[in-house]
Amino acid sequence: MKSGNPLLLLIEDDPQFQMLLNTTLQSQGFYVLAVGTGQAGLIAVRNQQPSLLILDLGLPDMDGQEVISRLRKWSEIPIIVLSARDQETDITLALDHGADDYLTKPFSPAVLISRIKALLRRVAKLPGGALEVFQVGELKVELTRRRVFVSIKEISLTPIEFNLLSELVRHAGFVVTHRQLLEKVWGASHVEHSHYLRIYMAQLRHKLESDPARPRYLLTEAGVGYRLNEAEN
Amino acid sequence: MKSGNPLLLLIEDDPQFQMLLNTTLQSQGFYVLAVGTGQAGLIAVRNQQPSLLILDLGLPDMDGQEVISRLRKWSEIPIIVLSARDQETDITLALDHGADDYLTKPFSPAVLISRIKALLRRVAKLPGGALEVFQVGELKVELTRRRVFVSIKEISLTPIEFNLLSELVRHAGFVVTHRQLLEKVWGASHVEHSHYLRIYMAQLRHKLESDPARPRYLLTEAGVGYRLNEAEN
DNA sequence: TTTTAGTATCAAGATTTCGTAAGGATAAGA
DNA sequence: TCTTATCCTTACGAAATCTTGATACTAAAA
Repeated sequence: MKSGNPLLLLIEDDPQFQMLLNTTLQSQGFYVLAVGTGQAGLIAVRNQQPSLLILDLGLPDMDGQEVISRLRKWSEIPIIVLSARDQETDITLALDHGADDYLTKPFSPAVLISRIKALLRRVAKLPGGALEVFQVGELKVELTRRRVFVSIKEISLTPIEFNLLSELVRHAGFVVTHRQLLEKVWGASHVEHSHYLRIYMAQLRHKLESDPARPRYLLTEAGVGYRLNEAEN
Repeated sequence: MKSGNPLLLLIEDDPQFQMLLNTTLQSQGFYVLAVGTGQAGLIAVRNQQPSLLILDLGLPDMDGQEVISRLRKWSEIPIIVLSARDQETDITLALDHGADDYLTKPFSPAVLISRIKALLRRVAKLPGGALEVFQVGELKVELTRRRVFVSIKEISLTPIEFNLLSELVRHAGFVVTHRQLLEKVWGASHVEHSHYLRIYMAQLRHKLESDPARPRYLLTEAGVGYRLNEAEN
């Protein structure tokens, strides 16, 4: 299940408090997965790969600090800790073990929300998340780096060539109409110049295809537009 | 002192408190740059490119919230806010404007240290993060010490040259657009002067490349921007 | 087969973008 | 004051890129 909204994992043993948080978070558009033990939490992080973890330190089955330490051996998931304990040593211990934030109970739900968003915003630029890579056969397109490879050889594309290819990559497997391509690459005032497309598609094929006359990736959909083949054949 | 230590910028108008924090932070091995006004802070972020900002909200010359908003238009520097105000709205406002963390006075120095480290740790994993030393081939760049080497020979760069190179280092492997570079190095009012880039890129190449006409590190992405090559070839 | 609409290719000229050099302005330090 | 370093400005040739027009190809319809 892929969707725009982030999935938050909540590890909290008090059912009432769990329910309360659940409602608050969902009202902000987050998906929430709630578990009651550290064990279940560790498993959920591995299996569900949530975007962020909200961890109550007081757990029945294991020490909250230990949950953090164990997680950090193999995961970089953002962690916000909740705790009734406000001693300096508790806070520094949790943070030093690898937590990202620490809130003492009682806390304002609005502040929790803002802190979650702040952390997600910070983490949104992680390499894994930001690096959009499309690959089919020999062809590899790294959108965020603006780099294109055929097998391991890097291909240099001009801005128009790259923007055109991007638009096809973003809709890989689907036809993109002439109008759509022209509008994205040249702007709304050039939607009539479908001639440009032929020129640049030819150039792209020349650079990316082994046999430009019989393209494997950049396919023509006569009368409609072009399509980037996403399946090997 | 260890070379890779991060530079922290402290914006705090109370001299006594500034002194106190300064001592605390330095005792932890951080380099500290302290200023007393929002204006000076904004300039320092641009010119010194610190790894993290500690911002007291109560400033004499401008609203602390505005400092955050203005910074976030062109900088992703991690921000920890200090404030005597503990109202929910103050906190959420600061975070929603783009701060990463918020501490209410009085706070424990140990907690501040742990929170700084937590944030730096998080940010170190991002592209454009607080990676301290960048190296590829013969070229080595130490961001916080502001030193650059080609093989073992140290190269002297002017402030603009260094800031330009920093910006490329922070996004090593990614294209950085003309606009982005101009905004970071010269400020938002100079985004049109793309010829500055050509001049200074030429100077950088002259200083850093063995064959400036055929650059190995400082690559041009025609029509888009420049890219620092992150892989040897 | 001929026609036709849509597509592909080629190459030259126009335009934009880049690299380089040289000189003037400014400010800091000797 | 003179020197030095840095930054900005101007100018121009070179390179890359885009646009344009002419021409050839292909497949489906008449």
